[in-house]
Order: sequence, then structure tokens, then C-alpha cells
Amino acid sequence: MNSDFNIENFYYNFSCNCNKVQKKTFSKGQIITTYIQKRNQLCILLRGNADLVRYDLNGNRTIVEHLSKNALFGEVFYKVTTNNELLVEAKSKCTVLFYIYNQLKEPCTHGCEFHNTLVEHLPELILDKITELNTRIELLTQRTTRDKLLMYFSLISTRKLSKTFELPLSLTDLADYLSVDRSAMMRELKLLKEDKMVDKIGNRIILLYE
Amino acid sequence: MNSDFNIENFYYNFSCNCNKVQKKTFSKGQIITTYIQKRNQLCILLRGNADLVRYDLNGNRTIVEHLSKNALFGEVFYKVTTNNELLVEAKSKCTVLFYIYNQLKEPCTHGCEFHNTLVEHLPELILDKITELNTRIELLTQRTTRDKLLMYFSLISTRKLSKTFELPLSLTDLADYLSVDRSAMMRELKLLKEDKMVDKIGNRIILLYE
DNA sequence: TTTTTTCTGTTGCATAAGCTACATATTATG
DNA sequence: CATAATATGTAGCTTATGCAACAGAAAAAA
Repeated sequence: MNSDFNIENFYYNFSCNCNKVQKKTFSKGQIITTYIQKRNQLCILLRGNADLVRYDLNGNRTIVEHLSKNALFGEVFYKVTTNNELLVEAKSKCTVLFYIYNQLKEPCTHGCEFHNTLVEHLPELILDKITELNTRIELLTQRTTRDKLLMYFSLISTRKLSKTFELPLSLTDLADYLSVDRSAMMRELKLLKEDKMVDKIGNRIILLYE
Repeated sequence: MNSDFNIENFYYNFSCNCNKVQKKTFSKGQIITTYIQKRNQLCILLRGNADLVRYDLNGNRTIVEHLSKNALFGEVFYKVTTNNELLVEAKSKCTVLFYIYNQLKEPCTHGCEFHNTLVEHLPELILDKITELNTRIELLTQRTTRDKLLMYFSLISTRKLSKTFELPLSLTDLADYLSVDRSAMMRELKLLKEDKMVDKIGNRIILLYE
């Protein structure tokens, strides 16, 4: 992480009487937002988990990003160029702040501490986003399903500081995230178990290699 | 593009007596930079073409990004997390500016117009970068070689405003960019020709569909 | 120019991965 | 609690893709 700025902490400790932000709550399964051209939304996930999902013309579903607490999303980060549908779906109860980027980047006339602090930290936050995207690209350029799985596990393992962890995504969603067929992924998981590379109890993964 | 800020124009028209920047020239085939941890370089390609290339432990070569005039690169945009090698290779004669991000983001004490203008436009430039990365992810999440090729062609076609265009990468490099085997890609190109989807004369592509 | 190197184009073979289908387990919901 | 809905786990079959190998074309270097 470039940034040590914890959005959620700031939000609850700093005043915000800003008229440029909307705060909404969503329950599991609801659509938080649909990406549309021209609008330039910047959203902050204060609480919960959500997925940025793309549906293409062939009916394939791809989880473009898995968003957790403090994640930023919205059209600022993803210009709609193709005619694919881009949705953000709540995976649990979510609290979200909505800004329009052009309004956000101007200093707040209401002396809103949160708004101004956010703008100040925006470059770091955006650079963090870039790092995530590059990690995602590294994952997707893995040539085989096995390599994708191993790299994904390794990332989570590093993040959790443990060789044992619960998957943050369902296996179905993981397949959509790695952009592979689910049943083929399940088969590869079984082979990884047979090869004593990983162990797997339900959605709990144990890495067995060094 | 978010930004209408043309870096190269600004560089040649504005004063820059900055001690925080290095300008270097490279000839084809030379290594412009190697990504290393901790340093936080931000580089600008003023002239030429270059590739950001990753070599993984299996010996696979991946073109992470194809950089052309006015492109930004460097560790700011790609934190070195895995132990893969990341290099930027000049594909033609290149002129490059090198900054260290932490120095760049402070206002210039030398009253350097270019430096200060650059900082001012940095958010837009970084957002452009994000858009590119998302496009790359969209490309890599295409499930088949055929879909990757068609999407890539469609992107170039849109950029060039023409259904006919010369590939900006060699076919060998294109395979590394799409993260597929070269011979398999060649085979798929032949099938696309047979299906009258595209025509191909050497490295010139003609899209035949609507 | 000649020589060397790199790139393009093609093939046969082996295998990874997609697709379909279904049974069971787990999790939501009335 | 019962029932519906969704997720996990597995198998057979088919196809796409990777790999190895090589010939000819094009580009770079001597």
C-alpha cells in the first residue's frame, strides 16, 4: 500500500456536512451502481464486500474486481468504452459514498474536513488502485489455470500473513475472477491436492509448498 | 482520454531547469530501466516506443504494456511484489525523462514551469493510466485466443479510426501481449481469415465485419 | 553486399481446459 | 422447520491451445 490513509476512520472521525456526497446502504444481492458513459462517479465502499462484474455479449460473467472495505470504484476508474454491462453487486450489507469526480476534486465550500482530506490523499489512493490493477494483470497473464490458482493463493496468503486462509470469494466467483471455467478450475484444484501442493477443506485453503 | 495535456508539447515549450529530472536517450534494444523495490521512479517517454516486459520463473515473457509517445511508466505504477523481472526495453530510439515520485510531487523550488505543470496534471494522467489498465484487463479476461485477437483489433481500429491498420507490435510480441502461444495465435489468425472475419497481408490487418 | 539474426508461417501431437450434465451439500427464505 | 435456491464436487466428451520443430521471408549487422 502506498497510502496509510484509512478512509473509514477518517469518515467517522471527521465532520462532513458536504452537499456533494450521497451515502447509501445496500443489502446483499442489490446493485450498487451501473457504470454509464459521461457520468464520472467516484464511490467509496465504507462497509461490506462487493464485486465489479462485467457481462459480455457471449454471456460470460467476469468479476473485474473484488471490492472490500475502503475500496474505491466508479467510472473515474473505468471508462465505459465497449458495450458490455458493468455492475457493482453487493455481496454483503454495504455502505457506500457516492461522489461525482469533477465536484469532488474542487475544494469544499462547506469546509468539510472529510472531503478536503480525501482530495489531499487522492493521488496515493489512486496509485494504490493502479498497484491492484497491475497485480490483477499479472494474475490474468498466468498461462494455465494452475498458475492462476497458485498465484491467487499466494497473494491472499501474503495479505493474510498465513498459509491457511478462507477464500474471500466463493469458488464460483473465483472462477469468474480468474476468467476460467468453474468445473475446469475444480478439476485443477483436485489435481493440486493430489500433487500435495495445496490442501482444501471446503473453502479453506492450506498452502503446502514453501 | 481524460487528459488533453500533451506532455511532449509542454516539455519543449516550457522552461525546465529542474535538478530533479534526468533526461536520457536510448537506442533500439537497450534497457531503459529495471523495476526495483523501494525506489519510486516515474518516467515519461517523450519519444519512441518501448515495452514493459516481465519474465517469470517459467521463462515466459509477457509484454505487460506497450508504451508509446507521452506514456508514463516506472515503479509508481507497478509495485514490485513478486520476484519476477520487470524491464522496459526500447523498441526504437527513445527519449526518456526520469523523476523520483516523492521529489516530483513537491512544488519545484527552481520555478520550473514544466515540473509544476506536470504535477498539476498528474491526477488526470494517472487516471488515463487506470483506463488503459482496465482496457488491458478486459482484453486478458477474453476467454479464447480468437476473442482476444478480435478485441485487440477492435481497439486499434477504434484508435486509428480505420478498419485497416498496421499492427503496432510484431506478431511475436502480440502473442506475448495477449499472453498466448505464438503458433497457436498464428493458427487462429488463419482461421479468422478463412472465416472472412479479418484479412491480413503481412502485419497489416483489415477488419471485414461490421 | 553477404552473413547472421530475428520474425513469420505452418504442421503434428499431446494435453489443458471448455462444455454439459448431474448429484450432493450448503445456504437463504417463506 | 420445510422448501427453494445457490454452491460445491465430479465425470465424459470435445475442442482449443500449448509445445516442438522447421522452412522461408524479412530485417539487422558485418
